[in-house]
Amino acid sequence: MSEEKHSGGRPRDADAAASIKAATLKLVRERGYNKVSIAAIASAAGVARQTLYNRWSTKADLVLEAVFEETGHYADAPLHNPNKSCKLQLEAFLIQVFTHLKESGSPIRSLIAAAQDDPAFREALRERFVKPREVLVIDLLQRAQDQGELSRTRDVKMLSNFIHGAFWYALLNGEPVDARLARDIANEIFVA
Amino acid sequence: MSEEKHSGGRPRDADAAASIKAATLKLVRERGYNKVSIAAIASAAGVARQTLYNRWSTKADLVLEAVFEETGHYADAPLHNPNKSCKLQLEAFLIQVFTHLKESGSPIRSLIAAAQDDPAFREALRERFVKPREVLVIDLLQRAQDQGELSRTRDVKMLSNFIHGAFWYALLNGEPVDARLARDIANEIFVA
DNA sequence: CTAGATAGTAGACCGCAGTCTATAAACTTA
DNA sequence: TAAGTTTATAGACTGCGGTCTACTATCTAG
Repeated sequence: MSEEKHSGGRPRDADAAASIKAATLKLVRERGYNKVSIAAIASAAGVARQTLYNRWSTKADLVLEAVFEETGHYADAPLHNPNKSCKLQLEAFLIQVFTHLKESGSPIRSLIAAAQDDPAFREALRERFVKPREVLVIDLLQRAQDQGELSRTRDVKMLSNFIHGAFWYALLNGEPVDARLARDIANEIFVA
Repeated sequence: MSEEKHSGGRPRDADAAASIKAATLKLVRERGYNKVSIAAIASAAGVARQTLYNRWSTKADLVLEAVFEETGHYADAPLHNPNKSCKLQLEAFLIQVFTHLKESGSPIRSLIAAAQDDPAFREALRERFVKPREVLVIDLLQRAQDQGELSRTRDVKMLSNFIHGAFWYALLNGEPVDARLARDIANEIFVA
């Protein structure tokens, strides 16, 4: 499954991808997406620029993979805890997502920016970042409806859009994305 | 007020700004933000590139001004109509905003993208595009509370974030931003 | 061992946003 | 008129993302 056919030809350097991703993550976190050049990443990883383009077609693709290598990881822990109310589970989930954003929010904003002029990359970002979180939130809201914590009259898909939209809006407008926002969102979604 | 001091020196070409903005709007709508170069705009406007940079410091600044020259214009008509419910007023307002987006949504997405790596421009975009619409929506929701159409327990600032976040989220993720979305948002905000 | 295929490297190349310089043009003040 | 100031223009320049080419290295199939 992870083995490509490779019927002849020089094999890819086994370590290159890992060292490129490591250099990318390090440099992007230190200096920011736009202040890191592909040349600097290749140099730090000890490879030629073309080696990098053999594996990722754009800078955005590379940074996406470097930043989200461990994902789901940031999008599944605190769900489905039957001891807490769904409202508190939502708040905990958002706090977890926002904690991740504290570390990676800046490159993620740059990735959202890059997606605006590259439909293929927008789809990749959607698969990697957007959809997994939508699924978790929608599932949580449906459980809340099943347990009577949320009215059946509410449109869970639109509520999910409200939730994600609210933090995207804050993120992209440079407003704080923190525990307070998580609490305010959860309170307003589960308003009596 | 509109007169600068101008104590000596060659005066600015009075027509240059207008023709640059006209060329910008035309080319950006025809080809898209990233496929139009500053050189092409300057050439179409019949000026040197530097003349353009004498008036706007970045491409994003120029496009912002070209796209929003007539604003408020897109952010004030249907509000405050006492014959319609606040819910319908919100829906009408959103339809109007989304109609504008049908024409200018692509450059606006590019402007939001450009704002992610330029704090000064993010502030400019906020003043020109974000805040005016927030003010209108918050005002409408407060009127709804005054008239009893919306519960006093709701947090109008967060509801405004939900509303704007929902269409930013749809816009930036390439989902349709249309009359249906306007109706679904209004319905969910004013859910019984 | 040979032929073919694929990968790595170095470096040229393109188009772009944005900066800078030199020169000419158009104004104000003395 | 002369000096000083600001603008317009043309064009060189930098750094970037991304492409392309020429050459070398390493694999598989026969």
